[in-house]
Amino acid sequence: MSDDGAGGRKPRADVVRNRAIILQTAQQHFQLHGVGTSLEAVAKDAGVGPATLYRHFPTREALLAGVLQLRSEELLVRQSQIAAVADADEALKQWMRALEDYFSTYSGLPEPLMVAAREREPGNPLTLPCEELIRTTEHYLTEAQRAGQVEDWVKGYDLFLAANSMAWIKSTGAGDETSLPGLRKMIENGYRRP
Amino acid sequence: MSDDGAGGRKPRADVVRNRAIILQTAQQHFQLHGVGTSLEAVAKDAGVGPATLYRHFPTREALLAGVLQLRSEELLVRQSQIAAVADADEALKQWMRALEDYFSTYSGLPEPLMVAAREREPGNPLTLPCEELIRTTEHYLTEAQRAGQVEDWVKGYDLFLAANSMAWIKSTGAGDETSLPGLRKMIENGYRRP
DNA sequence: ACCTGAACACCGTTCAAGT
DNA sequence: ACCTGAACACCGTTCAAGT
Repeated sequence: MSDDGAGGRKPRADVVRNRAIILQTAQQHFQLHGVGTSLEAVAKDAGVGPATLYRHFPTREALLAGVLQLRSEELLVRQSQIAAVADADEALKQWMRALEDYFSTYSGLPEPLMVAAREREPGNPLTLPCEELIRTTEHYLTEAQRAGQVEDWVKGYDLFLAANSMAWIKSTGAGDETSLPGLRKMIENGYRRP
Repeated sequence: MSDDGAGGRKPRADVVRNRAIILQTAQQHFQLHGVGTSLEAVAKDAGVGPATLYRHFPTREALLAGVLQLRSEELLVRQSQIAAVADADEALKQWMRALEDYFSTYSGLPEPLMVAAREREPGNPLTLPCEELIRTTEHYLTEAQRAGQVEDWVKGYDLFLAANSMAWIKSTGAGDETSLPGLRKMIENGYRRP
């Protein structure tokens, strides 16, 4: 499960400290300047050389995946809240909002997630979290379909794309307070059984 | 109407030639490498210095707007084809596809268009074409609403965002042959009157 | 008035040298 | 084994010098 070190027993103290400070700093920079922020600035702000950052996280996606892992707990909290919802259609709706919020955590996050969702190759570190999100979406979707509240032709992947698109619209700044609900209404009316 | 020169009478021959070759080269590079392509490479390939490109098109958006103007004729062709469609709902549907195709001409085009659609300021050269597209969308929408085929709460801007999102999904590579029609179906079912 | 190419700043990525 | 900072390559943007 550990993605650092060469399989040895005891990871050196400075290594785990560096990894932690890099992740923490990256999280702040992503929050402030979006996922396209300068990695050089992250390294400098974390007090490490650029090569150290690259050793820990070979690609920007790897760093992003590491940061997102810190945020995954919040999603579990949302899921436990949704578990208390009796109506399957309402549960699906709330999960869609949770997805949308999750995708909106950092500016520019939707794009790499979309790319990772396409290429199912394990080379991309974002593929795994994406697949998990799609699986969860399929779960809520199936429940709603079993209750006869959602059309049978709807797929979990479609809803994943839809939620991601909503976050992207928010990310670009388009989509004011009136247009976003309008879009949501269109999507919801589109998949719900009349 | 002319956006080049200092309002003088006769633009110099090399100026118009440079502008033409820059636009043509940029069009090819956008097509091959997306709208985020290297402007330096465009200038070099066009046989001009980088400063010449900047003089003609001070921002990447200005260059993009110039290139898109070349493509605007195709959109007019689509409109004339749609004019032959009797059913207002079908006309709207076809216009949505035309929009989606237009947004898909270059990889990465949806994003700057979204930004331009938000900031209505005339500083962004893409604002004008965006507003025109939204106006046209409102036209087809109003017709369909007048025919009682589309919900009253739907707005032209919402459909503009939806078509742009579809193009964005295509642009990222996600959205295979099954998921894109699924999303379209969701959106169409969402705004159509049952 | 316009063009040119050099110059500057910034960033991603890698490598030789340290500990 | 890991870290460091210098080094390289690339690109956007501007400026002094040309015509």
